[in-house]
Amino acid sequence: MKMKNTASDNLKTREKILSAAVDVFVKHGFNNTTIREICQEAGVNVAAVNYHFGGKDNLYVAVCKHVLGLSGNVELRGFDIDQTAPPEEQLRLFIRSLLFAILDHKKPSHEGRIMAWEMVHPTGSLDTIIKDMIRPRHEQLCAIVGALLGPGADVPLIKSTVFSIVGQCIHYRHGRPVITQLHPKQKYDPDAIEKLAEHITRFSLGGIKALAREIEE
Amino acid sequence: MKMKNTASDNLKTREKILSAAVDVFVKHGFNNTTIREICQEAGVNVAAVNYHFGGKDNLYVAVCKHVLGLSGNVELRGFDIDQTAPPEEQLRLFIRSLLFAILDHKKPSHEGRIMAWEMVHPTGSLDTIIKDMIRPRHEQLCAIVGALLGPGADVPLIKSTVFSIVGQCIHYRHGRPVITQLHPKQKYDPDAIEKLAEHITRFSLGGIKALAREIEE
Amino acid sequence: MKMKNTASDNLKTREKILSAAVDVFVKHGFNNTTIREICQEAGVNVAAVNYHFGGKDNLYVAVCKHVLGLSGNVELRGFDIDQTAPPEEQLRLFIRSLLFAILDHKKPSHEGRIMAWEMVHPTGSLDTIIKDMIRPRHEQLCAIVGALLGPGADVPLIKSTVFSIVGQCIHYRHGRPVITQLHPKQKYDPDAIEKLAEHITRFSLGGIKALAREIEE
Amino acid sequence: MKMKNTASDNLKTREKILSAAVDVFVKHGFNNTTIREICQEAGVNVAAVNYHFGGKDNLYVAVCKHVLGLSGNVELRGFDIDQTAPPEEQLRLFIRSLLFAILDHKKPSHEGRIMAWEMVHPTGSLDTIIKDMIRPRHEQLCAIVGALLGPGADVPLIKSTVFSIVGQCIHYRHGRPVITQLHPKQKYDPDAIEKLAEHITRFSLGGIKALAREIEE
DNA sequence: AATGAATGAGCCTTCATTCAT
DNA sequence: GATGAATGAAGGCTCATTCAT
Repeated sequence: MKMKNTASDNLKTREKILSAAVDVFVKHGFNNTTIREICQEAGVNVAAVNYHFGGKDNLYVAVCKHVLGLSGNVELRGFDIDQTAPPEEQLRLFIRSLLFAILDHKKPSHEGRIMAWEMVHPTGSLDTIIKDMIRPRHEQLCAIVGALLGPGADVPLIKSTVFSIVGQCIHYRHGRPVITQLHPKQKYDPDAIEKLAEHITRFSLGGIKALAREIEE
Repeated sequence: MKMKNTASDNLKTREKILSAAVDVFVKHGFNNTTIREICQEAGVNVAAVNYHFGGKDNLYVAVCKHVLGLSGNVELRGFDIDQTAPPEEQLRLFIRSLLFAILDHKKPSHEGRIMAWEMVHPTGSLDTIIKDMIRPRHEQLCAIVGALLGPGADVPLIKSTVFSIVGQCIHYRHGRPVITQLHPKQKYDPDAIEKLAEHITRFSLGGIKALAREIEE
Repeated sequence: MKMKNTASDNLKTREKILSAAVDVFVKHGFNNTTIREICQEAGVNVAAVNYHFGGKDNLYVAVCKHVLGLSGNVELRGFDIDQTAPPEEQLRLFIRSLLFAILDHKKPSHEGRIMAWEMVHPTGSLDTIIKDMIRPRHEQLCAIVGALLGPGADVPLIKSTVFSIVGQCIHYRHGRPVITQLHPKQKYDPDAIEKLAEHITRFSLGGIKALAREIEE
Repeated sequence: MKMKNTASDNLKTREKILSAAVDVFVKHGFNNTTIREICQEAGVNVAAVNYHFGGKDNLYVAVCKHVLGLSGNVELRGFDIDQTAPPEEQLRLFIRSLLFAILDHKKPSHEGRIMAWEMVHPTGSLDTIIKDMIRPRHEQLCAIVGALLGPGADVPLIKSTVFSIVGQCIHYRHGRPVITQLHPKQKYDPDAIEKLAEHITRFSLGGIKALAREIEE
């Protein structure tokens, strides 16, 4: 009565769930996601999630790992930035990369979205994962900012400055509903993101330079 | 069997609910809050919420209004800043006020927390309230930034700059769990907040000045 | 702070509830009526019902008594029909009276509606009331039918015939939603009811005559 | 702790619910039925109703369809009456069939009961079902009555007459509690129903003949 | 006499999970 | 490996009633 699943179906139930789960978790966050919606989108039975992943919590962990590329394959050592470029240019590239990662120019980068959710309601059991994802980029930016601030800058100052830069970027994701109200013309297409990146870069370079001058004095 | 209600109990069921609701909503957000938890914390019957507020949704609205001080009394025209001060000083005061409002120096100011929740999953029915709370401060900061950037600055530039400033501040609330991982020494007591405010102010003034110079050229 | 109720308000809270209760019970039946709706329509507090009547059940009993005129005053010996008229005419008048009572020519006669509700889901504690209301009319119609059928008719035959007549009438209340679907042109204004009465009378007289002939043979 | 389900249990949860639902809905009507009572009687979990039927409303629809035999199979073109018989005989058979359908000779035919409930508080979403069930029989009776009244009868007259006939029958269901009070000896076993059918047939034929005579004149 | 406030029981529904095949 | 069926625990809400004034 029931056809034997083909290899492409059979071996991929797990992947189908994972793929659907990424979409749904990214869209609704952990708490507001139901296992049923995921399974429906994946076209599989509700019980499959528990069978393959052992529950909603574990599925979420798997989704995070998957999305962060920690599923086994890629290296995730921060953005791909030419380290021989001058630090100003590196900062520009970092900001640009972060914004694009976070703001969905087309479809991809669920990464930023999951990150955003985790920031607001951390699932707790995921601290390590979060750290693994974010810390490399944090260190990367610390290096760039350190170079720009000069040797007189101590670690707390560097970190505060890094947070200032990251905060500007992240705000366009977290605060999007509010920004939409306050500045309806703000777009998020690739061109608009480029302009955003340029603005944040200029603003941040100005800020960094000012801090650097204060250190010297 | 039932004790005569004391004055502090009496007439205050509504307030007890409201107070408990603030705590719980702030802690868990709207979706993950149960009216049962609220009522248990308030020591009242579950049905009391519906009696006094007409349902979970309305209770949330009431909590927002309460927390925003829109419950009828106070003026909400932005932070209380001396408008005769030089704009640099006004900026410093604004940032300081925003950080304190957002970061809980002692107990109070659930305001920022609710704001944060709303930003991440807006309840929709509250757009107006959110706007009423945020817009005045937004306008206030726009004026300050406008003065600092000079007459050559157009509105989009001003707004982008405002978002850069606000983003830095807000990040310390939204990104707190992450920041705690990356910079464990970061504290949030009044002194630490003062230092944070000082840093963000310097950074931002540097950024603004850089932008202003670019305009002139 | 609160004005002293005027006599017309004061002495009439009970009546206001009763009046509102009649409307609401008639509209929704016992089970689907809420005490709140009644009190809202009456403009009184919910607790008033329990105070004045001791609960929903008792209020319903009171409503029935009120509606049936058993509240102390009127005589309820069946419809007001000229007993000197020929039985054919008496039958015509009875049917006409019943239809008007049951079908709301303008506003009044909640009586029929309550009767209808009771027939479908009897509240149990009200058997006697129902009987008191219905039996007199039943006896009245039995007499008329007995006269028409002639002395050869036994009681069961008379009763069956009475039920046949009453059933035709009642159907226009109970079956109204269905009738509306099957015969959308059917109206219920006084003229239409007159015609209905005429039809049922003719039909029933025909039926009775046929039965009478069978008895004779 | 949990017994292996027997074949009669297994695969039949849906049927058990349906069966219990028929009983309970028939007994209490839609509004006063709780899915808890149904599930308790069926010996299943409350959630099973939602799983199998998707909610109370849909369960009710399913019950109606089930009870009306519309569950997919049978033809429902009215009662099974020999159309070659003389119309008087057809009328007799129709009335007999309707009474048996409505009055439960032994257990079955919840049909009439559900119909009765629908007439008094229609669930609205069921208009079509109601129509599908009732209309065919209505048309069937219209044809019979039309033949008896002769070619001079217009549609409104036919329908009124049909309602007169149906009303007599239905009264024995709707008005049963009242009838029981007024005529305690009335029984509802098959024999009694046969006699009832005979009486209503004679009465109605008498009525129809009278109407037919009036048309001719 | 009358009321606003408060209560506890109960209802329908949803959800993550487990069971039996 | 995979699934349809079934479960129990909440969750938000409504209601008739009672409490204290």
